[in-house]
Amino acid sequence: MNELTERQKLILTLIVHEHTHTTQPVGSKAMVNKYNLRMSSATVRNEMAALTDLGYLRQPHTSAGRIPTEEGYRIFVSKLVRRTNLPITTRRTISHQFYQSRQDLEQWLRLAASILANQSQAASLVTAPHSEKALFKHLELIATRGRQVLLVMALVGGEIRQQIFSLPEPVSQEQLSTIATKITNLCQNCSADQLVALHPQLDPVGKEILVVVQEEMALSEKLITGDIYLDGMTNILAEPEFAESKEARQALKLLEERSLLEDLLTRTIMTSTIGGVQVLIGGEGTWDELRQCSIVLARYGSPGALTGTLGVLGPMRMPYGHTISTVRFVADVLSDLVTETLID
Amino acid sequence: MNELTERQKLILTLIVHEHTHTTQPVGSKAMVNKYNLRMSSATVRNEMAALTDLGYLRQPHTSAGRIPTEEGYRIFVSKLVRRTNLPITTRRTISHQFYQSRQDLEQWLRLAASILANQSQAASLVTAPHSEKALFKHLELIATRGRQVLLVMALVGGEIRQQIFSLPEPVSQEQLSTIATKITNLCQNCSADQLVALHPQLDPVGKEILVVVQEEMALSEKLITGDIYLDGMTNILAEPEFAESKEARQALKLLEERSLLEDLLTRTIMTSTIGGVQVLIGGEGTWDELRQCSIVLARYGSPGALTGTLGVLGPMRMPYGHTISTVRFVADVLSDLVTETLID
DNA sequence: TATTAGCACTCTCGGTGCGAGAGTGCTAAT
DNA sequence: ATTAGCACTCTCGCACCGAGAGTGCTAATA
Repeated sequence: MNELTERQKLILTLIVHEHTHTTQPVGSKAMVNKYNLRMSSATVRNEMAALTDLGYLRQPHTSAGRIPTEEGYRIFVSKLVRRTNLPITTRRTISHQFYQSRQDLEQWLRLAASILANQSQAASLVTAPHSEKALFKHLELIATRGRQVLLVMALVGGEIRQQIFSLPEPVSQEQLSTIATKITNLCQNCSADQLVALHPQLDPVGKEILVVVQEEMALSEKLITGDIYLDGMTNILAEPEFAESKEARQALKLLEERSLLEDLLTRTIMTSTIGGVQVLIGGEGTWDELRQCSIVLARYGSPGALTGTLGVLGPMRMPYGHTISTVRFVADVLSDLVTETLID
Repeated sequence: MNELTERQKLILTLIVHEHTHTTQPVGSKAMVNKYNLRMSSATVRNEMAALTDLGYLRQPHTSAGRIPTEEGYRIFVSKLVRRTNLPITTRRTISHQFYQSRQDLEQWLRLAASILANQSQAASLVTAPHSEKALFKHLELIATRGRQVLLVMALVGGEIRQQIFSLPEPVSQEQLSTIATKITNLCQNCSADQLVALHPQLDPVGKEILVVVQEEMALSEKLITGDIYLDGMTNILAEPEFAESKEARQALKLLEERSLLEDLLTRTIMTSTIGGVQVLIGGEGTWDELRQCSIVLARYGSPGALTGTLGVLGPMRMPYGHTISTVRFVADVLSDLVTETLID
């Protein structure tokens, strides 16, 4: 695999580069001209043939130029792409947008999705961050009409969960407040399992409520709990490979169907660490909808406390260098913001 | 305008019906055959010519069949479409899905979007309901790291707002709780403006907090505050008029860009009442992105308390009867649910 | 007077044929 | 090991043609 000669690497790199720009298969002669290569087109042709045999290039049809295969892109991303940094002015613009916006997680996530989409001219997604382990912090109960109670709970890390439920019979706001305070004091930093041990110390109403608390905490431990912010879906409709919307449909379905998306994120992102960027090329044999697409993902947040996932979905023919730096940078900025406003 | 003869109405109706099914221009002869009309194709041709002069039909090119114009659809929707009811089994299936799901507003809204999308095979949107006038109900303050405070506030109606902010100096949880209780008692059912009058009764920290409360209440009065749930965007990519994704892009951009969407909803929905269904055909001259689309919208919720908007966006060639009934029905179900769990 | 049969005309659509252009693979020369 | 040269292949755009579907108009009909 790694037995590519320097010249082969150069040619593969150039083909990837050229093809991402032109969308067209790239031919030997045109390439020699455009990049002033110090070899003849015949030489390039020979190398191309070799790279084709290795499975890194292919021809849409006999006597057309070459385009990279999935494998080709994969080796390009893993070995050949230069780790570019975003230009300082771009970085500043992005940071600026975050810091001048209201201090509000939702805004930030929306903004992150929007920036990713615009910078990469592709579709983007950002999941709300949440803690892998739900730890209780604060409970509030608000009486409403009749037996209905509005439960608002804060978890360590700052996640807020709310739920409406009914008690067997009406309870006054005072009583509710007392119970809430008691549970708040009793359960500080408890995980969902630890709550069970506290049942005996509570009256019947308290027990009832504790069950709801437990349910909510359990729910919050699912990998993707909260909202998912999407943006830039129309960007990928602009790409020529998706000119016929049939193709685009598949890709967008993945973003639209939450279950598919959750599956994708769960399976891929677990292996990744904060700061690392993962690139999925062409569905990796698993996701048929992505046969023509690539995904660039990163985790962000405060490891151990609040973490989320963000990334970009675009055509396989994608400026990987730029996209990867963008995703990394936005993840870093968002990590800082989340960490700064972390609640413990 | 209303001078259409019965026969003209019949023909217009049939053309709309046929065209929504076949996507093709419909010709006189084919129509006579298919519907066993008791007149000759020549007669139909004459009537078609008349309807074309009136602006209700047009030909894609000379010597092609006719298709309805925007005006044609408009008159069809306002005068000719039969108010069909959803079949009882469908209605039951839909209700069932709502009532068996967890009692959780977010789930309901997501479900509503999903049902609308599937039933109409088009794109759907549902905005979270909120009160036109924000009235204070309950405040909770939770101390976090350093000077940061997590503010959780409930409004009358059950809307929850949260915000993190910093106080000039650290304040203990006890103090915060005291302040929260005080403000909660003091401000019951107050609107944002009324809060100003209460400033004198509070200590400096309390004032600081009251300002944040006010800000949040003001924010919550914007027409579209919360989330917008979208679904079925891939459905419209399946429609033949959007086979070339360039067309689809415009329509989807409207859904993706929140500002456009808010503008659209603000301008159209204000005039509508709960239970009424509004139909926007072909952008109505105002929204260029919608030239090929129609939108069916309804308000839902509990008038005066919590209200939201839901609807469907699809190609202009749309089964209006079915779509309108679906939108109406889902709006009704959701209204019931919201009203039942209303908090006051 | 309203309807209809008949006819000439128009326009799209699918299929076919052709030439230009771009690219390849192979062989022989450097 | 590289390259020049050449024969070959395949796509793409364009023009052309005939079938099919539909129209508008006129004259005949009930």
